[in-house]
Amino acid sequence: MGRTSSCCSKGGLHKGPWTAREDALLVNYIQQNGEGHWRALPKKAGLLRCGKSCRLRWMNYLRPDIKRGNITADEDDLIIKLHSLLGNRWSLIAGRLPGRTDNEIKNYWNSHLSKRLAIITKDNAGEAKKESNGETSNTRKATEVWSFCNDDNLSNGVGSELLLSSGNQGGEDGGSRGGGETDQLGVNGDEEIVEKVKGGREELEESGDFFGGCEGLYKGLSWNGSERIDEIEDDSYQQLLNLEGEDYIQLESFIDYFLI
DNA sequence: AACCAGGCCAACCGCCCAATT
DNA sequence: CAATTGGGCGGTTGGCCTGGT
Repeated sequence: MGRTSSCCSKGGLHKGPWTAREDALLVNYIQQNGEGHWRALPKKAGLLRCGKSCRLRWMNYLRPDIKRGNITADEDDLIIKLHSLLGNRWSLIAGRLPGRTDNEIKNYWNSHLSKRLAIITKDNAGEAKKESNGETSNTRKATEVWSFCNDDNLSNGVGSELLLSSGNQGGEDGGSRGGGETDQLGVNGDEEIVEKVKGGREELEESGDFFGGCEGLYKGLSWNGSERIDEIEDDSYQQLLNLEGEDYIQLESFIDYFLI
């Protein structure tokens, strides 16, 4: 399986930085024909580039909704929070930052935030050393999640209380789901939810993967637990990340429980 | 002015997955 | 059902830029 060679390595195709002329050709073609069919696009647009290169150029640079300029303090803060929640899921993180691309966020993380956090981590190293007893941080986190999801916590609704409070003030886009008297994200003590969260725990136990385990949790705490987390659109998972005000503080508490 | 080191970021690479054949 | 294709993703690279010496 897998590719024998990159499409970009075929002979006769341009590589490296894009010229203004290439950009213009690509933009004109997409404006007239729309996105997609990337493999066929270069030929039709008169470009000597591979389709993947065209797609990347469009997605990361030429799209009209791309936001230019420095990452703001709010965006910076959100990236850190989302990274704590999602790990290196750059596309998911970018999805929460309108106008920002996964590549941009990834670069920003690697060049700014990872170093900043490394300093913080270093500062806290002494304390962490006492607690770590040789486990990797992710292993420790995974263990924490596993412990948190034990039957006692689930049965008394600790996790639910953290997440499932009053309505969702933000995210009108995702607010079309039912609701009524019940919480936006589910119902405290709902047996079905508990079962789904347990499923998340089992996934975590099998994989030992912290973020995978979190996905299981989210699935359990979501409206529709049947999807993979990255397939959930505009509903519960989106609402989780759309939370504002008091609800967001509670989400942070939930995250902090696992990540601190 | 010249050189060097480090940072930044656009672009490439390789893998994965879903859809199609 | 297996092979192929297309699209997407995260990791990595390499060239340019900038600041320090």
